[in-house]
Amino acid sequence: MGQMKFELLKTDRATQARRGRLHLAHGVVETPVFMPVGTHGAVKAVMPEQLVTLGAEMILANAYHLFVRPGHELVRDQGGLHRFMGWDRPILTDSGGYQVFSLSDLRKIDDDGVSFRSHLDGSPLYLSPEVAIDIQAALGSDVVMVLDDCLAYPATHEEAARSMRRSMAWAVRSRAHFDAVASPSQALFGIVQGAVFPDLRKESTGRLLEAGFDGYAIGGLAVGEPAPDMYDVVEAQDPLLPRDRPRYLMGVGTPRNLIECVARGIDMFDCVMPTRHARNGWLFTRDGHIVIRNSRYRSDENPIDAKCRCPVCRKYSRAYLRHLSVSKEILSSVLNTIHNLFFYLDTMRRIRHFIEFERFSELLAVVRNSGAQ
RNA sequence: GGACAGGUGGCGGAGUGGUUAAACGCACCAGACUGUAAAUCUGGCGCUCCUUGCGGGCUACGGAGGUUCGAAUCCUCCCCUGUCCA
Repeated sequence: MGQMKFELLKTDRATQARRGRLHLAHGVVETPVFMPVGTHGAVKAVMPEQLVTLGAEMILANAYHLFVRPGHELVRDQGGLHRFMGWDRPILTDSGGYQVFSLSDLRKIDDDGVSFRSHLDGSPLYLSPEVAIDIQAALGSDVVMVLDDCLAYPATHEEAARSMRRSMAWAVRSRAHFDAVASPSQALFGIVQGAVFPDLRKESTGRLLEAGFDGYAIGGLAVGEPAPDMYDVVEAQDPLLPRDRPRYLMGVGTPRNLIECVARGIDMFDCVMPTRHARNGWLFTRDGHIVIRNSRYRSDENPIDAKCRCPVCRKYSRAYLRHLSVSKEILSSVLNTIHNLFFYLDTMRRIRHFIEFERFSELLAVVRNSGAQ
């Protein structure tokens, strides 16, 4: 295993919530953490400098997308992804496993790997556990994810078992290849699969623990299953995973999801929701969301959220933001993204704070009673 | 004054006798989005009624009248707009 260190600073008494600190090649990350998504080596609509201001400590980029364009070797030759994109804090790269799911019309999968048709020009591409590691080694990310098969929901037990076992075989290959080619400063995370079936999740976890990883991700969730099912899977995961390793719930989720899953022992999250929703005019507030382009905000002089201390809420009115959104001004995406990311990152700050002061249950209760998503 | 061209739903613009409440685009209204093929996509968009259905009624293609079983589409007159000629 690599040199990554994870300090468990505090564990909540009433819940499984954990307060930790992740030491990575490009810095220290306070957990629980939310990682904004920067698929193509850019968190859409915001500069890295702005991300730092908002409190982002770590971001996610995507190996598949950077492999297709501009190519991982080019990124390596440009000094690695951090230098290339001007972000000197930690980066986690997703392997392309999610694209196995989201680009399902364009791929063919077998035990060896995944054949894709490029979503850009249709040209043939090939991704295997080894290739995914090679790409991420070239990118130089702090945390490398194994290639997995992210299954669509719903799936039968049989389908889920077959897919999970394939993912686990891939995880073992990833482990071996990573040890051969990656930098010691990089960390490797395995991904638990098994859909919503407890026995498969358990088997998957066991297989990963055998191989041994720096951290453990929970994959294949938030793909359409009801939220309570997702919570059940996460909750069942807690006693199976080692306490001294970070747990990462991939692709989740809503602000409510984050708190509920922190309560179930999750340390790391990523999700496109704050950034994509921002561009589509959906803004988070403590009282629920608003769709800023709606006509009801035409002449609303209030900020998005009166309680929010983000740079957008300090200065701009809903009426102006609605105008930008309706007019499709680029600034609309910028300001909305700043607000939503601040909301998410601030939510994580509050979560960490409340865990530290042994008041996490209070925060959880407030959120559960608020009707927030 | 004359010669052409043309007046279609909020706008632009198809449609030249029937399945046209009228293509398509824009605007407008609402919704979706969870390890980003997403600054994307979907739906609605005359009025009205109800037992909400590929439902009923009404109004609608400049105005008035006419032909026809049936007219945005054909005819007559009128009004208006654009271009050109005097």
